[in-house]
Amino acid sequence: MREREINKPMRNSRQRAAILEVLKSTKSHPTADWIYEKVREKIPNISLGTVYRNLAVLKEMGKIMELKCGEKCSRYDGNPENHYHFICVNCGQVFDVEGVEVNKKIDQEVSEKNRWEVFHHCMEFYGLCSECSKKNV
Amino acid sequence: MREREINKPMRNSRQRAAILEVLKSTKSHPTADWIYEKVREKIPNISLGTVYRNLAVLKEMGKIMELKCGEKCSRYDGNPENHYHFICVNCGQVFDVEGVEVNKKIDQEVSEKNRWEVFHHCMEFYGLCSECSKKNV
DNA sequence: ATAAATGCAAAACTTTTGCACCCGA
DNA sequence: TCGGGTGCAAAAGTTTTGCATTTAT
Repeated sequence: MREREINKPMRNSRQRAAILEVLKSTKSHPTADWIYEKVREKIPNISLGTVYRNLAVLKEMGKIMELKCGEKCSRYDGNPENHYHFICVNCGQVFDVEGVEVNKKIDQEVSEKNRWEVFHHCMEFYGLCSECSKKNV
Repeated sequence: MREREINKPMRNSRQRAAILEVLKSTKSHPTADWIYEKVREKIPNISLGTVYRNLAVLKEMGKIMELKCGEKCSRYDGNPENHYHFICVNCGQVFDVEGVEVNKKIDQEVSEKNRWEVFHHCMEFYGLCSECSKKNV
């Protein structure tokens, strides 16, 4: 993974703005390809490479999160605040978990008991979303 | 993801046994390719496709776990008991978290507050392992 | 004997990258 | 103008799959 040079000046392109806008305007944790298709409605000749490059930059800027839970391809979350996710094992949809606070103390607990320097943690819940649950899958 | 047919009879192959043995004999959460190289020491002409196929079967049998945290490729864990993982963001090594109990009640809590049917959860901690921490990365 | 499992190679998929050109500051 | 960003296409890397053959039961 190549790191961005420190203090490298950064320009704003319509492509980057459009990608961020798409990501901010959905709660669906889309894949890079979905974002690509969505942005193409505005910028028809944008390339998938540009989408990937910008997702990497936006992630590095801390404006978005990359989720790599379960599936083959990454999903992106326009909300960079730490929060937990729920993945439906039937339909594959990803949801934000509501009503459960992020446990901030646990990082320190893990640090102390294992001699590591813990920065943060992720938690993903797996099960059936309400729709799939109704269908008795 | 194609599902295994229910009640489909299953045979034991040396390949499958060797793969499971390699996975049980390490704590290193290896990738499919690492497992492939390791099994080749015993069965030189085993194919990578067979490794992938068997990892999928073993996972479905509940004998191993697949980890998809952070990296591009999956890692496999010979311990199917639910436990948490720590990933070093510098060297990429994956460790089991010791001394922190798996929170079993939280699944029910998330279920109730979000109307989902939660089966289980994963938690991954990110930071520097003791070696990388020493190096002042 | 039967069909599950394998080895091999090709294919599928996601993601990255080299390069010439474009465009924002 | 300067070099960051883009589009395009090729490449890289992981995982899956089709098919003929092997092998466990």
